[in-house]
Amino acid sequence: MEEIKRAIGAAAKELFNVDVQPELTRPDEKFADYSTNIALQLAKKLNQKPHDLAIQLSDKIKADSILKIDVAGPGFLNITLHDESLLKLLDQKPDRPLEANQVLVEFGDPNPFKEMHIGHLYAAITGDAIANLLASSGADVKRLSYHGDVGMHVAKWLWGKQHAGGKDNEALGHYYALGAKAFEEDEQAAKEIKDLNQKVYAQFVSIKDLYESGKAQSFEQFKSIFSELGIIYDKQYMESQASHIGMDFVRKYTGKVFEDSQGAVIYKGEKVGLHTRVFITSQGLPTYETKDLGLAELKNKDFPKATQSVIITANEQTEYFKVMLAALKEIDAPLAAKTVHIAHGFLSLSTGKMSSRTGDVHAAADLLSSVHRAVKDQYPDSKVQQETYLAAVKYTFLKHRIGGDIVFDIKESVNLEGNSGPYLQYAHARARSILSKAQPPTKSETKNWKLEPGERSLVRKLGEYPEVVDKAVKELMPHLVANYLFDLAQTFNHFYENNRVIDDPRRDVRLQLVETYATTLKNGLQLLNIPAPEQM
RNA sequence: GCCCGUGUAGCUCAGUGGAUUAGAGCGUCGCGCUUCGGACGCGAAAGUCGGGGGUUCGAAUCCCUCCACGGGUACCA
Repeated sequence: MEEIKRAIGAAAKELFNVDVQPELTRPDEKFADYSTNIALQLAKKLNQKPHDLAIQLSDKIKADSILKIDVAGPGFLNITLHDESLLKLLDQKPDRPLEANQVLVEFGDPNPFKEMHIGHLYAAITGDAIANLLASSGADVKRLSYHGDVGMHVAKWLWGKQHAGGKDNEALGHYYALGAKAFEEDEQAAKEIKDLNQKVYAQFVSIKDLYESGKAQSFEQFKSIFSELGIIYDKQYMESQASHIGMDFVRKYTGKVFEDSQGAVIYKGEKVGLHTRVFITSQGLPTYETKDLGLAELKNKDFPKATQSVIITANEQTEYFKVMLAALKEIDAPLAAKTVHIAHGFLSLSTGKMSSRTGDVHAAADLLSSVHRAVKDQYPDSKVQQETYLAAVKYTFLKHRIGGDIVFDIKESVNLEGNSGPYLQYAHARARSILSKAQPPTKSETKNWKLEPGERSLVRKLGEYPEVVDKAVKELMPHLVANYLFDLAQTFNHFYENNRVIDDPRRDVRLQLVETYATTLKNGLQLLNIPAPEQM
């Protein structure tokens, strides 16, 4: 691919004395292997007809891997490779542009004292996949989580627990919901909750036992869910840690970056086209923004060599993050510059509410168990129900582009026909089954293979893998990998339908293709942290 | 009000400047077929790419405007 780009560049230089950065795209298979619109781009610059330029270029571009170049449409160059060159692409590995870089990825931050909900689940799975992508490109990735163990939600939970009327065996979210409701509807309760919040920050002994038990219970829950998902964090941060550092920051820069207003300390975002936010309340307590400044500094101290810090949250925090980062920029510009905020959309269930025990949110644990049950019902004899259900959940999240709202349909997620995680797992297991039945192929020199049409389609698709991963890494978009794997599986199924493998004269060639296919599928699923069992 | 995001087949979503028919899965209708694991393959119907205007050789993709929905908008996170 680089060879072709160079050849195009050289031809353009020689013919028109211009320097170009040609882009190669993958056109529809029936046109060619690669395509470039370089002639169309040059047309304006050189003030000539694009079609004429394309013809001149097609005669001039020379590279060993190119079989032929066609001029098509208004001036596209469609490039077809020799079979052996196409096969060579199978040996290519994704780039490792982040080799020797340390990258921090913070994601999935559920708050203690509240139920971990499906939004956290989505963020955790997406964040984990992004971390995997970064790691695959050579980075030393640190997975971080951050938890709100202080703040109003804690006070609401404490109040709820104290006013539960003896019912103290409910799920965590129940008490939070009780407190949150009282806060809205009852002025007296609201006042009491605010007082409790003061006590939380000041670590009052009177609430210590209750506080600690709630916190411990929360983290047990998180631990069990993350372990179920196979997500391992390198470090957990608490808001209570970040809060002091943040307060010091804000106090130090009040008058310069921040200003006093109505008893609170604020940042005037209007000066950079944003809006004003409170950093320290009139009660003298830090808000989320101040704690986040503290967190940024904490991370910076722990990982001073990190070249990038990625934070994944729900998009309701998008505007908030802009303001926080604008303030950070005034305090520590380099630190702000390496921070990237990625926002995901809102997650809803096609079936509506599943549980009332948590008030108005969908508990992460409920979704997991619903999908698990659906898999058990559908495949009672399967030995890999655990793997299948994880694939169903994860793939449903990961096949969507990050940013938009998504609707989770449990039935569709476990529907093993169609674009689902289990479909891909089955595709993998089926390929492995063929390989295990056949004697290993006699390895032949791949460059001597002459491909038949069905084989060529499969090889062409397989060769796209490194390009897809490179793009997914560059744009931090795991869905590119997910969608590619589905395409690949479909291409293989089509091939498999029309071409025998075992008991065929072309057995050796085809077995090697099946092997490459199965491995590619497995590697791709691994990037998404989705298991690929050998049998199902 | 202002700021940000979203709007693509009945449903769920890819595609975000490029081409001859705008793609996929599910659903619907039809065909192959019990195979090297059918958790399969093939085909059909189905779309004014939210509306309107503009830029461009070329727009679902860029710009303007309007509409709908979601989020944010000073002491929640």
